[in-house]
Amino acid sequence: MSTRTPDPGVPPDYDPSQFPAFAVTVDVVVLTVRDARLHVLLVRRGVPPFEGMWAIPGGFKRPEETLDEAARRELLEETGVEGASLRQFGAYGDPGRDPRMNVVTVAYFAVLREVDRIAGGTDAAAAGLVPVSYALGGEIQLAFDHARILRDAVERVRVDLALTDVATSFVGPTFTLAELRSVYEAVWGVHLDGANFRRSVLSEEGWVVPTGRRARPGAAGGKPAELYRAGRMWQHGGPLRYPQATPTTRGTR
Amino acid sequence: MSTRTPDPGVPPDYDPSQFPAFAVTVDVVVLTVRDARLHVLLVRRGVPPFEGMWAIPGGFKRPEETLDEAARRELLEETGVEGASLRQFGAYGDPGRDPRMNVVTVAYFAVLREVDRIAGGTDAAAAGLVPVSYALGGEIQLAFDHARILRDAVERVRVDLALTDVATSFVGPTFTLAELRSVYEAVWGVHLDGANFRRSVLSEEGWVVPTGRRARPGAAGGKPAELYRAGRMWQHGGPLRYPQATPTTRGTR
DNA sequence: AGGGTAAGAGTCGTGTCGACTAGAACTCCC
DNA sequence: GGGAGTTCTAGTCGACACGACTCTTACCCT
Repeated sequence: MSTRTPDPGVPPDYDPSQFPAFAVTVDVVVLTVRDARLHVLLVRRGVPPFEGMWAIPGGFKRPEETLDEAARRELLEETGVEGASLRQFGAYGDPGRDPRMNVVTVAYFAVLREVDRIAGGTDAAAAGLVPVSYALGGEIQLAFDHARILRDAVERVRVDLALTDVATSFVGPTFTLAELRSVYEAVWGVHLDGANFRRSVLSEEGWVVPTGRRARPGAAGGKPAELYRAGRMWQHGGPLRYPQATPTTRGTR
Repeated sequence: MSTRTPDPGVPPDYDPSQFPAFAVTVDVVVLTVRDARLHVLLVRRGVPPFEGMWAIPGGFKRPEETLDEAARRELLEETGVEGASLRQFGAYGDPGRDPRMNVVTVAYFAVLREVDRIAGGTDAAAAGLVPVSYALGGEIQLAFDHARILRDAVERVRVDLALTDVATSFVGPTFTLAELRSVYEAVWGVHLDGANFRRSVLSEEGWVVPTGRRARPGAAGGKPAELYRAGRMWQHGGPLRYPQATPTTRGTR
């Protein structure tokens, strides 16, 4: 059946019985903040192509599951983590991206708070947390077009930080304002004044809710910080705007 | 699909020779502003399933083209338009979304300035410009999961309006500030003060560049407006922020 | 006990932005 | 042709957001 179906308004090549077959995969860019730097979870490939190179974990979508479910399943299989924030950010289907066949991949990013064994669900020797600056700076070669996918994921997270509740996904159920601030600083690569950050986040009820408990100070001492949990206002965007090209005072300092 | 491949670090079901086959399509949400309201280009389906219902134009991706190229080709086939702003915003692969087979669609939106025969490339009787409020408000039933896709597209354009140069794609190569302002008002559904809008856009060099020519006033008369063209600063985001929940003056008025 | 450190409270000044007013430039109609 | 109506353009005012900065509080360590 052919390109001449008596079907006005529908593309002529729209033929349900004859279509190019693709493999559909989901790739999950797992991000976390460790030592005040943004890290990504990568796996080392054990088979060609790109054998020995690092890659973003992923796998085939199954016909009976949604894309979101496939991403959630892959995240569980690769990291043993459930219930993390998962967001789709792009699809990639360049003809030569997988030399073996036609593959279209739908990319997600997942944000985790740092846990001890983040790659507990998979072979630990073949998975590792890598600083994003390494993976994008050329120190590490990524398989397929995964460098581009990672770059897009990081860019998306940067934008989402100001627009969604993704910042709270980097931290645990309770957190200090310094912890939350370090998320913004790591992802945006900026320095934020602690007092001003505090004012912004506490300016309105609903961003964070004090728990009454306090965190233990670090080894360096200092006043113990209040522990907060995330409020409900994050549904409507975050409390911080991306610091625009330093509209700072010109004369001073 | 051998779940026991001797391959550590790679998902166990990663077998290039056996994988579920999917059809991959691209759908293009064509948006424009007409009569100060956001409109979407829809086509009427002539065959089952969803015969007679409106749908977002789209078609199969070919193995030898990228997703972007497929979207550009579909846009050309459906509207006869080339060189429009095209951006990918989502992928949709729910199991039952096409009753005939497993289809994963990658969705793009394209923004056009209003032209007379916007659907010149396809059968005009089966394509039409519909107000987005109709298509999303229930007045019109959309085929497949296209209502969700359209909703996501509009939401993405709303966000992109503040973050990208998409606003200038709604207008022609030269435009008045009132035309540009009406884009923001139509997409965001807000009223913007003309003088303040002017100040924001002209506050910095690079957003818009005066051409020296003036537009002819409308039928109602009025001072003829200066014609501008888009500058280069839009690469770094738009000059306007989305008006947050009326932080307007409380006491005054 | 005292110094070091980080949390938390508060001040100051500047820039942004909405609301508003007034003038300029044009069309339409009588 | 002159007034009314409309739109563009310029400018003012006040509220508020935000960066920079200072000071106090509360804990750790020696």
